[in-house]
Amino acid sequence: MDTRTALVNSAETAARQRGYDGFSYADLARDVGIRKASIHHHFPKKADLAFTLIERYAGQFSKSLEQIAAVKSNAADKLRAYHALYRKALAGGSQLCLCVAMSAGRGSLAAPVLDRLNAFHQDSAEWLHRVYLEASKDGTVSGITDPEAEARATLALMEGAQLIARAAENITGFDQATTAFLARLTETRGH
Amino acid sequence: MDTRTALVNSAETAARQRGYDGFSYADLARDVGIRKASIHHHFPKKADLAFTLIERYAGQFSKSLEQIAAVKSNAADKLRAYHALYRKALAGGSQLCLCVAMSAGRGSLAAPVLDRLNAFHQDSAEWLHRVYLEASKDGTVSGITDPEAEARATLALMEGAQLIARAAENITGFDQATTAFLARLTETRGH
DNA sequence: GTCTATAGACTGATAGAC
DNA sequence: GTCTATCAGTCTATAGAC
Repeated sequence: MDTRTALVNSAETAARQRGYDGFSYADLARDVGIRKASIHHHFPKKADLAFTLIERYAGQFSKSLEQIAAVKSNAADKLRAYHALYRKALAGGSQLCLCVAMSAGRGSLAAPVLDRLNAFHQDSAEWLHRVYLEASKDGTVSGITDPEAEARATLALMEGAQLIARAAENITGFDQATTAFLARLTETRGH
Repeated sequence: MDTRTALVNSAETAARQRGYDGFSYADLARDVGIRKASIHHHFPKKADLAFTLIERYAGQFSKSLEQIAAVKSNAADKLRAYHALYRKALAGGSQLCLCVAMSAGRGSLAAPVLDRLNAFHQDSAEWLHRVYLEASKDGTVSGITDPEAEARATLALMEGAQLIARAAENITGFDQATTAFLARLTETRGH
């Protein structure tokens, strides 16, 4: 693996565990095995690294959503897969989705990074909106009246559930917070 | 107002706007009008200040919940008041509930502060549980099947909605995320 | 209780040799 | 592309005068 990729990987793990302000170039240098001055060759400012980080993460997340949309044949299955994505990102309670971590430490983010973060929220909300529109037609999710509102609520629920779970360093908090969400999905799995 | 209280007030505002790591003794000193060394007379370590902060906030929040429970005569009205509490704490998108802010910057919190934070989550969940038990009897909230799960979901929803709203520095994000929550409450207000 | 002065560690960032 | 050396700035925290 090239040094640049190793740096981004290290930064992502650190940011998701300790927040954007919670890691330094010294931490990355120790982790990757170079001197901290060398990092500036790849990322002159920390904001450059932050932007690369969220850009890569949002791209990967977006691809995951596309794949879910392509593979799952009904709304309930899509939402179950979406839930699984957030649950997996928690890594048992030790880390957050990068975008939750960055929303949390918003204070020290540069404007372009913040814009990318809000775009991520917008994209996720739109994807969920499409799924809830499908749900209101295929009937695999109970009690849908406002697909747009359901989409925004689901996004907030996932982010809040992650936050609570990591505060307790226990995935149980996530599972408790999302029990009612899962209960609204039909039990029959579409294959 | 005595210096100690002024310091706690300043620290609370700062923590809710920029996170626990986002303010320093230098910031407080500037804000309150004393030298930073003097702060150590009141709070020897920053962790002492953090504990005082969350202790006071959780106490005030707890009192608010008690008052809501005493004044509002049905579950829907209690939940509307609970929602209003979180909405107001957002201050239009500029700050978070202290406990959301501290959950977010979890990395640098001392163990006693973290314990107090999780106790706050637990207390809130129990209060909400009681409200949803009432709801399943008085019928003022639609579609209740699991009061415990509803309680945990509501807590996560409020925290996530705050996070998203502050990322965009816009209270609209909070309102969009909680539209579906409010829609489940009956329109008739109990007086 | 508040002050000046300072310690010691850490931060992101830069210059210039190799 | 990585290194050594260093900068100026920040942080929490302490000692001791007033």
